[in-house]
This record gives sequence, C-alpha cells and structure tokens, in this order.
Amino acid sequence: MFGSALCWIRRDLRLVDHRALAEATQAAERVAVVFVFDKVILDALQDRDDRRISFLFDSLSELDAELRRLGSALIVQHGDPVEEILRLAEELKVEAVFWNADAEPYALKRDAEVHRRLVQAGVAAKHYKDHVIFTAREVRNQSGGPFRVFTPYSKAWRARLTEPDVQDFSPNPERFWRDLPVTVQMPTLNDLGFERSDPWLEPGPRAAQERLNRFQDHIDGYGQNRDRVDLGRTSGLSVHLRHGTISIRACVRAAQAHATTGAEKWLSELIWRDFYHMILEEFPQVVERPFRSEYQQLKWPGKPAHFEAWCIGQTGYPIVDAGMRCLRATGWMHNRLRMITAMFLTKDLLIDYRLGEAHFARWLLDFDLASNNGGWQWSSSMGADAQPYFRIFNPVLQSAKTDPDGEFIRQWCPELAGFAGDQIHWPHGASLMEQQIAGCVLGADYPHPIVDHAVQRQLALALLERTDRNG
DNA sequence: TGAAATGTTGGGGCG
DNA sequence: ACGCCCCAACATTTC
Repeated sequence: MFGSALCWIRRDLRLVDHRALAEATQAAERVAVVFVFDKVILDALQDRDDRRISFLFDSLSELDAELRRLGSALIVQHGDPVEEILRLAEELKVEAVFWNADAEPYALKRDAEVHRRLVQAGVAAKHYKDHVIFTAREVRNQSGGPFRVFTPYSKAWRARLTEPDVQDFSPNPERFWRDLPVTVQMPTLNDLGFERSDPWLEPGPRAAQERLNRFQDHIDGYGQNRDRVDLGRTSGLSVHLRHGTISIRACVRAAQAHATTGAEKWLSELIWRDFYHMILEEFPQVVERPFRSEYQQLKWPGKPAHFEAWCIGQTGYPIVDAGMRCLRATGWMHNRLRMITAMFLTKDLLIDYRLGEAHFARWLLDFDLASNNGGWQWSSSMGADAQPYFRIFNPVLQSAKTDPDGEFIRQWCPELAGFAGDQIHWPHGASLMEQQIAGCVLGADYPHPIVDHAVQRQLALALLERTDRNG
C-alpha cells in the first residue's frame, strides 16, 4: 500500500472505467491526477486555433470540475512531460506514479525515460494496458509471430476475448487526493499559445457516454447504414476513443450487448483499431515507409498543383471535394469518404500517400497515428492486408452508392446544389443550358475534373503492377 | 471494404 | 417454323 501516488493521464481523459486510476486508487491512500501539455507537441502544431486543443482543454476542464466536486483537483502542467512528472513526484513526495501505456513510438520513448528516472529517484512506476483490448503480444499466429492479415487476426482476437478483457475498471472516488498540497491553477488556452475554436464535437467523457448510449439505438442497423455518408449513422466515437474520453472496453461491452449483425460489424471496426495498433507496435517502420517492402522505392509521379486542389476540395469530383471540405470545416470525415478521398489521391492523382496522411494528421480531430497510417497504407495498397493495387474505386460510382440523393454533396458543395438526380454525382455531363438552369457553370462556378478517372486508373495500374512485379 | 473487360446465355425481332 | 442476329442481363475473369 502506498501513502500517496500520482496518476498521469494522457490519452485516457476520463475518471470512469480507467485502468491506471482504478489500480492507483486501490493501491494508494491519496491519488493526485495530472495532465501535462507537451510543449514540443503543441509548438509543432501548425494552427493556433487547432480544434483538438479546444477539445482537450474542455475535456480537461470537465475532469477538473468532477475532481473538485470530490474535494480534489486536476493538476495541469505545460512543459516537458518527463521533467514535469519527475518534478511533481518529488514535490508531492509520492511513492508511485501510475499511467496507462501508449504504444506510439514517441510515447514509448518518453515513458521509458520517465520510468527510468522515477525508479532512479526511488519512486515506483506502474503502467497498464488500457488503450486497446489486446496488445500486440497478446494476439499471435500459430508460429508465435504477429498476424499480417486482418481476418485471421480478428478470429484469434475474438477467440481470445473473455470477460476480464472488457471489465469495467472503477476507480475508488474516496481516494482522490483532497486538499492538494500544491496550488492548482489550470492554464488558459491563451497561456498555451492557442485560441479557442469550435471543437465541432461535444468534448468530455459525459458527452462521450451519451453518444455511445445514443449510438446503441442505431447499432443494429450499423451493417446496413454505415457506408451511407448522408445518414450519420456511424458511432461518431473516434474522437473520444482517440482521447480516451470513452474507454474501448465500454465500446466492446456495448457491441456485445446486441446480438445482431450490425453490432457484429461494429465490433469488427473496433478490432481493426486493435489491428492497426498492433501493426504500429510490431512494425514501427510503417511511420516512415510502406509496410510492403516492394513499394518502398516507389516514386509517385503526381503533381503538386493536384495535391493543392485535393486539399481544398477543388478536384471537380463532387464526392471527393465534399469530403475534403467537410474535413477542413469540421475536423471529421466519414470513414468511407476517407477511403474514397485517399484512393483518389493515390490512384487518380498518383500522389504519395504520405502527403495525404500528413494532411489528415493536421486536420482530423480524431487523428491517431496507428489508425491514420493504417488507413492510408490500406487505401494506397502499401499496407498490411491492404486493398490489392488493382481494386480502384470509381469516385462517381462510390458517390452514387454512399450518397444516393446527393445530400452530402449539396451540403459541402453548395454551388452544385441545383443539379438534379444523378447529375449531382457527375455534373460534367450537363449541357450548358442545364448548367445555367442549375445555377452552376462548370469551369467558372465549379472546376472541370482535374484528371480523367479512366486514364488515371490505367496509369496507376501500370505504375503499381510494374512495382509489384519488380519490387 | 471494386470496377472494367470479357464471356455466356436466352428472349425477341426479323426474314 | 426456324435460324440468325442483336443485345440486355448475368457470370466470370482480369486488372
């Protein structure tokens, strides 16, 4: 039993179903909760009004209010996490520091350093699995190695799943440190060097739980509706899973509560998340280069001007432009649109997937290295169990399937709103008179297509087939 | 978690 | 009535 301990939260911004907090409040009399804004990460962000900082800030404020209600408070620091945690451990004279493990390369290095220095200072370092259901080492193939294909991985994952894997880790609220012996003052956004922005999605663990509750009304139809970008029937929980304002175990428990194909399908998506975290942990080189080594020397011939057009949603392909504009405006994009836009960048514009990956990393509220990298490697056919290189989406057909009435396109490309029926998916077939009636003259109000899909498809096939054969 | 190209089949128009 | 052609509609193969 420890007298006092610190629980360092990072991407697990909640006080319920929290492994490290549950362990800490069981093992120590007094537990102080701390969050450190990493100065290096914050300073590297390109946008001073980055929505993620507002989301983080508001989520932390909610935790602080909750802790104050219990007589404690959230300690929020701004600086180098290694130094801040060490300094705080010393100042509060704690006997142990608890945290939930994070398998991203940067976090692994940081946490190893904190661990080393704590032990050196005579403080126990205790870390736990919380962010995923299974770590990379827990799901292995017959020869004891990591899976490289999703389906067998997911079978092994499901076969291994038992009740303790999804247990609800409840912290003991009696053990939160009352009357902290340090002055605790939350920095303002301004102190951090940021301005407030609309986080688009309700932040904080309370909103996350409400969202999960609401999603359960639609979970049975998830299999049917998930690819419809106009319906909004996905869980919308990616942002909360990324920041840990909801626990992955709570999500799996929700899926298990419904014996339907929809819930089953959603569980598969949650397994994809574990799969990509496993891939990142086992093959950290994917951060830099393609998982499939035969593509590592590939030179993508696309043009910078096309990349610009893609970023701002001016490609002349309505579904692509709508998706890209939605990303910039809200910080979120439907998963199906991520595939369509990623496929378009790589297979139609022949641009290096890493440029698209970086653009998503900048704008996505739910940006997660493992999932974002996995998704891009999948779409570009470079990854583990990726889409085969010859499976190329036709953006116009995808548009008709995922947004049949064109409602999503009309929302984000209002200049196209006047086109009726299927013309919304491909307005370039409209005569000049039809364009005038629709109030949108192509080439003036909306761009002509910057490339021809049929032509680019052939170029992509030739490029990737050659590489596939010759390495 | 495709789409295009190519192959096959069978109904109907026609001489 | 019959063979022939056309071409959807569907199936299979290929990228």
